[in-house]
Amino acid sequence: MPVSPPRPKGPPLNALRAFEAAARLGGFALAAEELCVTPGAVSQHIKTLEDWAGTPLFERRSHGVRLTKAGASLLPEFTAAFDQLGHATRALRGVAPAKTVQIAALPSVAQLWLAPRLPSLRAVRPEARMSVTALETPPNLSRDMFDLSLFIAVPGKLEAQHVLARDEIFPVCAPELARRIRTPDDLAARTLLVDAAWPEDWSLWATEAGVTLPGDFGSASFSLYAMALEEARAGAGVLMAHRVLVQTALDAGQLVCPFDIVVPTGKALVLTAAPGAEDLAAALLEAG
Amino acid sequence: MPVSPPRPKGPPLNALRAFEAAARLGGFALAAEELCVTPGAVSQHIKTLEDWAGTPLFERRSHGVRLTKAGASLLPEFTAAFDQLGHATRALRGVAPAKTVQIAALPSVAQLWLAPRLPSLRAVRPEARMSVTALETPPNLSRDMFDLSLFIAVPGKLEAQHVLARDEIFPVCAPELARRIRTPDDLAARTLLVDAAWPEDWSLWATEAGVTLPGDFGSASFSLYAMALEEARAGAGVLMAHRVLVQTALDAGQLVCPFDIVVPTGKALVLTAAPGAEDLAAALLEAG
DNA sequence: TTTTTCAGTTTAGAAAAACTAAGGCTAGTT
DNA sequence: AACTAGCCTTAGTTTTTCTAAACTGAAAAA
Repeated sequence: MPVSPPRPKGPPLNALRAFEAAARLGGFALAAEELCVTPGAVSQHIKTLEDWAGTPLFERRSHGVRLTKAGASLLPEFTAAFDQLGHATRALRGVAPAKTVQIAALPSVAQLWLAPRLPSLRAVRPEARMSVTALETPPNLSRDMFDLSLFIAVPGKLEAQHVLARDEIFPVCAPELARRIRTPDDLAARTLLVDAAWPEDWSLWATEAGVTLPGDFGSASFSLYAMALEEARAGAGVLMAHRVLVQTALDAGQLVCPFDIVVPTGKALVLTAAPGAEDLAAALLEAG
Repeated sequence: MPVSPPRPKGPPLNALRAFEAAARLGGFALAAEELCVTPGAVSQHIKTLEDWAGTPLFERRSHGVRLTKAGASLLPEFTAAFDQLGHATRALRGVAPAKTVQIAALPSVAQLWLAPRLPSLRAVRPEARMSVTALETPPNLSRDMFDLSLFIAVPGKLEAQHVLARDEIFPVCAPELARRIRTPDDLAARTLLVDAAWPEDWSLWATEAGVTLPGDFGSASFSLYAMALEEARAGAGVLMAHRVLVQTALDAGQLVCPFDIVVPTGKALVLTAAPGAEDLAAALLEAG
């Protein structure tokens, strides 16, 4: 019977965004991280949407969720829509001269690689404030309003992505400690320093170098790479170094390589620039 | 100085939607109507966005707002983004068999033209409930989740838009009253009924017909066309009829045309179908 | 002129939405 | 069997959004 009810309401935009993120990233927890909320919030958004649509979008399994067929068929369109929205939003941000340059970087990269190069960025945008946000995983530049992203990761094929240096690892230590280390076997007696974010570094290096290490390598783990580096500089042990992070200390003679066994990790220091921030990227490329 | 602040926050999605609507429709009040909120809410959204962007998007003038250059340059991208989002949302709505058919129509059209044809729609979707929403202005089908839209308007060039009938107007009255009306001059002594939504009908008709009417025509104005029609049927006066709305009453002999002066308004009864509702539109076209 | 009208603004308060925290569940893993 | 990872649920809180109503200021009408 024809009644005259309230206008049919569309679904909440935030729920759509949560769905898109969860579907694209393949999990509520990852989506929650991208959106800076708790997984519970994402779960509720998805439920709201499923209720609105009257159909499940995810299949709940014990370890994570899987998109249903319906959900999977919807993802591309939503991703395209939010990409376009992000693009428009960036344009909006660009109409006024941005007063802050937003940079996302791995904590270690921010502190050890980026910090000494900030002056060259400042030269490009003298008016702007610099804001560096430390993140464990690279942000999605079409969603988050960062200008630059700087991570050690496997290089992709994206436009606007520059490989600044291949990622190479090798042991380093203070010069006086190096005198007592001649061969990899001498490492057995030493404290091996490692970053909590890269617990595999020592075993990767050992495998590639054909060296056998004592069972409990990585005996001292730091959640901040700079702290591990400080320990190494103080002579407390041997650090598995990433070249881009220790180059400054090597140049200054504070750290040395006890042996010349350098292993590439397959990753690289990757710089990605958002539209409108190409000049900043160029400055960093030029600064070497 | 490199600090590590919270992630840069994007603008609220709802504010973006408000901007897009206000910019596209050329006013906060119109945007408010489309979004089903008060103009104050839109005003606040726009302000939020202007604060975020650090630049004005609208130029405030005494009679309405005008887009700034910046605002105008952003509109196309936002419109495209929200169109795509609307498209995706519609796809989402389509994954489950819609249990309600949502129809938007002019109140008079809903009651007088659509009501007798609802059975033919019901035949196409026996499972679905029918929901008819009366609106003064046609909804934006890429935003609002209506399936069909049925209005008397100037036909556009859009796909998916069908002209069901040209809009023609002419006076009608009850048969017994018609006996006392021979020429347009006889109208001077009669109550002229008119719908509040079309106050121009009588003067338009008079102009086209080359007739001079007494000063205060439209002496009885009704906000519901059906009510005006009921008055005419009861012999209370002469109604300016739109053919599509009175055809049933003419066929039944309840109303007659005292003279054969029919004026086209340039508008038409226009049916627009959303993607996925083409079958419903076809049923209405077939039903005549 | 003066008055009216139009369209947006501004506020406080109210309503709704979104978020968090904490505990629970289930199926692989150790 | 205990552990773990990942999502779910619920209650309660915080944040956002909305409304109502009075206000502003300029154009149009009287």
